[in-house]
Amino acid sequence: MTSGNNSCLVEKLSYYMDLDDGAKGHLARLEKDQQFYDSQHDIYMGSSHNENLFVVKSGWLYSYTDLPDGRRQVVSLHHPGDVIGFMDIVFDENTTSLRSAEPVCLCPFPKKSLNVIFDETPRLAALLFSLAVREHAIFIDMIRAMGRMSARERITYLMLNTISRLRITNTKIGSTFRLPVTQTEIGDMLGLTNVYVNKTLRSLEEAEYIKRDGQWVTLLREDEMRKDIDFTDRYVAMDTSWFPDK
Amino acid sequence: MTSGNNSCLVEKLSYYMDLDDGAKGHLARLEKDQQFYDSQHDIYMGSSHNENLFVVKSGWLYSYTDLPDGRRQVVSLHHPGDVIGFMDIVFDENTTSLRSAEPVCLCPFPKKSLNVIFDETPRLAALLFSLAVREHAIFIDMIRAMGRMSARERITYLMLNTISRLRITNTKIGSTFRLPVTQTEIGDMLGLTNVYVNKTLRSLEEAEYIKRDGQWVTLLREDEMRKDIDFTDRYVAMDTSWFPDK
DNA sequence: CGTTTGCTTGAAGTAGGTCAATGTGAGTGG
DNA sequence: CCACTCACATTGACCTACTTCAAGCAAACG
Repeated sequence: MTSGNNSCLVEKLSYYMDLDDGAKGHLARLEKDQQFYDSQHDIYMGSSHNENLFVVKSGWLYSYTDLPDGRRQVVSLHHPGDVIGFMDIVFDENTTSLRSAEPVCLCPFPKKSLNVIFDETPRLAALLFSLAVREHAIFIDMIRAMGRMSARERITYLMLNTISRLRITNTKIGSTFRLPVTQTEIGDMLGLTNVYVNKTLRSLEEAEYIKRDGQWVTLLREDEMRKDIDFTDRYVAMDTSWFPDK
Repeated sequence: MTSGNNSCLVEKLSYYMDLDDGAKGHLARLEKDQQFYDSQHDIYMGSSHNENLFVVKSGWLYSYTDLPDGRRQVVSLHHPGDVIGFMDIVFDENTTSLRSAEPVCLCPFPKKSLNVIFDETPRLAALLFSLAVREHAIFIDMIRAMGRMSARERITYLMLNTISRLRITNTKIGSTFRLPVTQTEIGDMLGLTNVYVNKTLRSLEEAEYIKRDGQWVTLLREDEMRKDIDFTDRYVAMDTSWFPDK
């Protein structure tokens, strides 16, 4: 997966912009060892102190928060290629907990080294900022979904958002993808119960919007689904025209 | 409100860090005329093109999105001192619409000029990034509230978040504040109907958690309210230790 | 003053939650 | 290769937090 330069982060960011050797060097030097975790392992907990951010090499994870009485809200899903935690540089405590949804491999980087980026490579700072903004837009979509959509529409949203995300790194994905999360976890993402997630999934299947086979999901009428919830794909190319030159 | 340097943005950012004259100059030069709008006026619409960001001089506004069938979700509230729209630099189209909740005064700045900041003042870039991250944390809290909290808890969250925000710029605010939004707008923020917002507000009042008088709200048992929903104040001082020196 | 906008209140309906039981496939130990 | 377990999916019966609809009321406003 790491070709030549041997850094996850460099590979990830190179996808969006050309990096000169200086920037690459900066970043590559930050990388620490790889870490492997089982499924359902808490990598870090909310309101704990954590010095690293992570690039996902393989496997899915999610960030979540708990309410005092045990209710849980999953805030975001992380896929291979994602950078996790660089929104948390500002606070000394994590705002969410991080858990693996299946066996994963992560590359940790020390957060503090990020100031090097802001200091010496404004162009890279602008890129990080842009990635943050994209996540911001997705949160807005999520709030829209949770505030004003029915269970069926929310699940439709989750499917569309997930497949759009996967298409960044795999353009040939077609309409079938693997969704390695339990129905309880889907409920915790969308503010529903596992029971009702199940009933809604089956109703979507019966209405032939989707097909399911174990962890695999196929969207049978994606265009219609998009229209139903007025879906906007946030993963299309970013506007980098305003970036500094260097 | 603008003292000496005559720029809203400079004043706003100076609150968080010292700016040298170069940076101040950069920013001040960007400022265009002030604009005044009535209550319930749409300043810009989602998926339209918009070249400006705004600093709020006076009045409250909110960002929102609509669903095709007319359902509406209010995404964030903007208060005097807020910078609106600098998350939208990355996309060419606005992700949300902006509307005044009462008569307002805004200072527009051209978005494109932001690259000057990333280019020449990394420290300022880091500050903007930090403000973005704070908004990010608030969105996470919002998703947690919308996904897993009852109507009463959501309204409690809104009250606590609002008064915490107001305390940044007015430390002597006590436990009473003005909430210049209708109950329908509160519902559109929290994913509820105006009817149920009303019933919940009255129930909170009857239980003596809050007192209401027109637009004015008093929190009678703020500590208890905070504990009830495990509230975290995101507006306490930011960690600026990792910022670049210049 | 008449109109509009927002607040209040009650009655009736429903989307989704809760509780509880059963099914099922992957792993695991013997 | 079988029995046991455990985590998840599935299903049904019942319940409730919210919505919808509808009507009255009060303050602001042209």
